[in-house]
Amino acid sequence: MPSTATVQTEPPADLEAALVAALRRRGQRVTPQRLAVARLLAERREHVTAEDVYQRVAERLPGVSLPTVYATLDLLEELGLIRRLLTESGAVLYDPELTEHHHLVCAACGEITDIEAPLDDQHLRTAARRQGFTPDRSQVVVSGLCRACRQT
Amino acid sequence: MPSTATVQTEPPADLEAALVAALRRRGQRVTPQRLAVARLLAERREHVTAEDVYQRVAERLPGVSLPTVYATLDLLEELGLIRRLLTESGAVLYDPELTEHHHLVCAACGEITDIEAPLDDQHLRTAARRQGFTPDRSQVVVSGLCRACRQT
DNA sequence: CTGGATGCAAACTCTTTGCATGCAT
DNA sequence: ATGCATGCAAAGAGTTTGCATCCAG
Repeated sequence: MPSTATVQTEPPADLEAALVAALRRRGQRVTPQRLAVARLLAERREHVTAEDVYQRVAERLPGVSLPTVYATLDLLEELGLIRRLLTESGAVLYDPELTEHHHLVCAACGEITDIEAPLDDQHLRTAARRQGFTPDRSQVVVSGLCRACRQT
Repeated sequence: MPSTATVQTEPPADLEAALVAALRRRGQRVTPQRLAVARLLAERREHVTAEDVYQRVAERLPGVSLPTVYATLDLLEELGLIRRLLTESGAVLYDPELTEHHHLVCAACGEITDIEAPLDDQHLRTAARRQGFTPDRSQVVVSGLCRACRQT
């Protein structure tokens, strides 16, 4: 995923529309399943697992299958409309928030929260180039304790 | 950054000794399997998968089992002697390097390299505290293209 | 001795695949 | 009409668990 991702960021609310546009552009089908997945992600705007998506989409569209949900999530990620995250515990989450942000992970309960703050990664990017690497984007995970776990 | 991890950082070469000390302290057994795993990690000093460890340890200690390798890796991680990493593709790697460092991940081939550069995460940590979180450490993953993949 | 660690095999979870049917275009 | 997307079921990868045996302390 090249430079584009950071440049053409779309408002999350347009995720459904962006998907439809991308599908037409690519000559792929606009199906109820795909729309339902996109809508759900746009509404929730938080990290969800494939299983979450499946459960919730199934409420509105009985009969969707988990493989279809995975396929659609893959598609959305390929289109750069959502982002795939990995927790410390190895679980896969999908994040419909496209604006640059980072994550807090609680070492005790595993909860993941967005963190809104700029990152100064100049030194890292410079060092990366020095090592022959062409940096695209930086993702930070800050681990620690959430408020609830801190008190126990 | 709390305390322990940064303060009592041991040279990787002492990983075996550190394990033995920790085992005795906790009244756990010093077994050939555990020693072999520790020694291998100390020697390689790079990211390895559980399978890697299993294969290589088995060369010296025929009969080790994969579950034992996993158990030992979990133990080492719990003791803070190695670190668990997750790649974008979901694979789990174990990193015997304890000094603070970050990672470069090639978006094309998935290769992971260490990056040696300081991180200015002041803003992130402050923001984390403002959100009620007690930050411990920050881990950065810079994605981009490695030298080889860039040329294709 | 004695309980914790091991090896084996099987279970488990999450994700992907193959194939026949069906629907968007 | 055409063939891509779907649903189902089953396979697959990676990790964990249960249990009898064994060995470090």
